[in-house]
Formats: sequence, structure tokens, C-alpha cells
Amino acid sequence: MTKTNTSSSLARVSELLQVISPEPRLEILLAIGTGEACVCHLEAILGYRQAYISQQLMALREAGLLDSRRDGKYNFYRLAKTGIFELLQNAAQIAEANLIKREPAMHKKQCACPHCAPAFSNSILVEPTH
Amino acid sequence: MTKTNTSSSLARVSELLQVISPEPRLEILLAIGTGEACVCHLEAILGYRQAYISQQLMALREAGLLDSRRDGKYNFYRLAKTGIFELLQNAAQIAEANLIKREPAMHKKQCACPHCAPAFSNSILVEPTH
DNA sequence: ACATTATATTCGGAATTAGGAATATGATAT
DNA sequence: ATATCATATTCCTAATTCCGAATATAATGT
Repeated sequence: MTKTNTSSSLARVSELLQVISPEPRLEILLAIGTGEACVCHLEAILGYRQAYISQQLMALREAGLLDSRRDGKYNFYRLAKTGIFELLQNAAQIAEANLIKREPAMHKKQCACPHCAPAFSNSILVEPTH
Repeated sequence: MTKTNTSSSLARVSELLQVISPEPRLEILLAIGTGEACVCHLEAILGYRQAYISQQLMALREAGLLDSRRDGKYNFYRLAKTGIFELLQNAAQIAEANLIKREPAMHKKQCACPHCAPAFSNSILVEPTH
């Protein structure tokens, strides 16, 4: 007895598609890729204001698409489900668009976070100034 | 030199996802399945008003997702791209929903269209009353 | 304690969208 | 020509979403 179309299943699919579809959210998902990214990072890469990025991340997180991990000042976001890339690939194909990258995002523009400036972060080489 | 993320590619993917995401449109896409359906049909199956169905069909058609074929009074709609079902399957999986059928939709509720009442439509058995 | 940096949240008005009512169009039948 | 049925379209407003500004919180440094 396989489950058939229930309104709640439809609603969940609808919600998923709605929540990822705004262009800035697609940009964020692609920027995160298979890696992780902090807010300042996405701010630097994508050029949106911090509060705006944060809002979009919240929406994606509440939808269960992103997980976050705090590391000191930084809050790193990553995809909660891998299937998202297949979905985007599929959508791109239908839309006749080639746009999907799934690398962990080597960042051209930089912020001060550990990922952008690894030499200066969490490093045992940097001694406390006590 | 493979094409990279252009804003227009992103925009197309965004538009695609947006246009299919409303629940009534998902219902319509699933109801059409791999077959075709006229408006009165979808009206009967889904219970939305005619004008509303028509509006949603227009939106999907303008987005290039549906083709239509006129047959007398009836206007039959079918999916313009097959990939749509893979997309929906994918979305359902991520949303932890099982809902996708891709049969040509055997209709429980009926309207007077050739597909619902095949015995009375276009049939050589029904002679004109001249 | 105070400053600074990273991030989150709240508020509100502008812009957009949803969807109902009414009506128009197009095909067929009489 | 008129009626009827299937479908499309226009109009309008309530509801929603977008996104900026301002502010709050949380961690770290000095």
C-alpha cells in the first residue's frame, strides 16, 4: 500500500520548490556547493547585503535545506541534502541553462573567515598575545 | 570554453522553478501525466474553477512547459518536456514525499470530453442527426 | 568594561502576485 | 442567427513577498 498523492506531500514539494526558486537563493546554494560558507563569505562573493544574505539563509534553513555550524564568530552553512544538486541540474536542463557547479567553491573574492584567509585563522602558528 | 553561470541562465532556472511550484500547478502537471488533458477535464478532476485552471495552464504554457492542441471545442494540453517528471521525482525525494505518478491519468471523475467519455466522442457510431 | 566583528531579527512600505468575478472568444449544433 | 459549450482574457483587490533600514545578539579582542 504505497502512499499516494496526499495534499501534504504536494504541499511539501511545493514549498521546497518555492523556497529555492528565488534567484539569490539559487546563487547561495551554488556558492555553497558541496562545501560550506559563512555569511561574510557569501556577502563578499555575491555582493548582497549581510542582512539580506542572512534572511535568505534563514529561509533555506527553516525549509530544512541547510545546516549550520558555529565556529567562533563564524556561522558556516552547508547543504543538508545532497539531492539538491541533482534537482538543480535537472532544472537547468529543462530550462536549457548550463550553470551548475558543485565544487566546494574556490573563492575569488575574500573575506576574513578561515576559509578565505586560512593562513590567519585557527592556526597554531598564530600565538595568543597574552 | 564551457558556459558558466550567467545571470540569464540563473534567471531561467529560477523562472522554471517558480512557475511550477504553486500547488495547483503541480496538481495539473501530475494530472496531465504523460498523456494529455483538456481544461474541462482538469476542472472535473481537480475541482478548481475553469478560469483558474485556464490561468494556470497559460502560465505553464508561456513558460514553455506545456504544448496545446485544439480538437474541435476541446483544447488538449500535454507536457512539452519530459524532464519535468524527473524534476518532480527529485523534488519529492528531497521533500520526503511520495507523490509522483506518471501514468496518462485514468480519470475517475468525468467530463464530456473525448478522453472522459470516449464512447460518445468522435465516434463513427454516433451519426449526425441531419 | 568597551570596542569590534559576524550574524540575526524586526519593522514597514513598495512591489508583486493570487485568484475571484465578469466577460470575451471560438467552435459546434440546431 | 441563435444557443450552447469549452476555453481565454481582462480587471480588480486582498494577500503576500521583497528587501532596505535599523537594531539586537553573540563571540572575540584589548
